Amino acid sequence: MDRDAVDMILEQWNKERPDVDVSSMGVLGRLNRASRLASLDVQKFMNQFGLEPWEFDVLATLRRSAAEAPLTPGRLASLTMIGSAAMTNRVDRLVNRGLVHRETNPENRRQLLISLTPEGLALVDDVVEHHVENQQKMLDGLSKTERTQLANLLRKFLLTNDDGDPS
Amino acid sequence: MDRDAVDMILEQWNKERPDVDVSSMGVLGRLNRASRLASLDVQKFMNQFGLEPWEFDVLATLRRSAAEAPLTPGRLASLTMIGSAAMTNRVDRLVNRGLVHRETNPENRRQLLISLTPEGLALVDDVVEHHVENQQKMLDGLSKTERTQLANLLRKFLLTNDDGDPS
DNA sequence: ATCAAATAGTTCGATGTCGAAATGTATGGA
DNA sequence: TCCATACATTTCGACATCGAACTATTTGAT
Repeated sequence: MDRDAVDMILEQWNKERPDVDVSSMGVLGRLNRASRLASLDVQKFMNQFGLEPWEFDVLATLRRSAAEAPLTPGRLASLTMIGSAAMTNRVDRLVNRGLVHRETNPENRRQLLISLTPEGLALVDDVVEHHVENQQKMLDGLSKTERTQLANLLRKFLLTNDDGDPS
Repeated sequence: MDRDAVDMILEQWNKERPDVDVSSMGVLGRLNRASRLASLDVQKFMNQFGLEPWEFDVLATLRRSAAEAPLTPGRLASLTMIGSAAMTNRVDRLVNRGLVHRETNPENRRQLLISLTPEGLALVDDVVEHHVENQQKMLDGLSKTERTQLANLLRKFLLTNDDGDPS
């Protein structure tokens, strides 16, 4: 097994602070780097479709939630892990691009209902197919078994750190 | 094994788009969520010490690189995975807080040399000990074996996605 | 020795996020 | 019914980042 950037970092710490057990960084440092690397790749990929990752994030959330759609901005915000203020901004821009529709809920005039326009639906349905292909390329270095192991370990980490189902 | 938020998402996709193989999201979606979750935890933790995560990031990079220190802003930027413009800003603030020192390299007046002040050194040496303890808490749900497996799988992902040693 | 190209850092304008305050709407108890 | 409280969203100001343009310094080819 080859050495990566985090191996270097751990070695440096062990040399400078041999009294500190930095093994946790071997996991969390790699988690951080891997996520950043993957995000950069997604960014490049989405840009080829004229999309920012946050745009796809919202459109995909709406698309896959079709059964419970339309969603409110607040629910969209919690599903995409951002604040409600940021979601106001995102929805504004997506409405301007004609990809989503915003209307006040007649049953509760405090909330808005956000739904995909036909254009937004067609776009996300197209992009998601290429997106998962691109993701598969990133995972090419891992065998099918290893991917499953990785997913299971990450699930365990998530479950023990309060990332339950937000229904 | 319990279900997490990503299991829900995959199920929704399989219902709405059974023609698309979204299994890659099982890995990369969790990678993303796990990293965000961990970052939020680190943020809370660092704030208790009056530090922002980016501040600790720079101080820790300088500390563990003692053997090759002082570092230039450019090298610091690449080690912390941000642009050089952002590093100008970070160093500015750290100089203002009296945690790092900035001087032009007499051997090459294009570059600056950044080094920890005694205050910066004392601070990072203190915080890093508590930081790894806090990280260990996040990993409590995983056995020692599982942590090693996770680190190894992430290393493999990193190595196959161009995250080599940036020396 | 000169000057074009390369390198290092900073400045600038734009972007996206956040938390806190503000606005508007609904609910439930007196 | 009234009004305090809760809830949903938006507005506001602050902040950190980015890429591109800019300044200063060094290098290397002629």
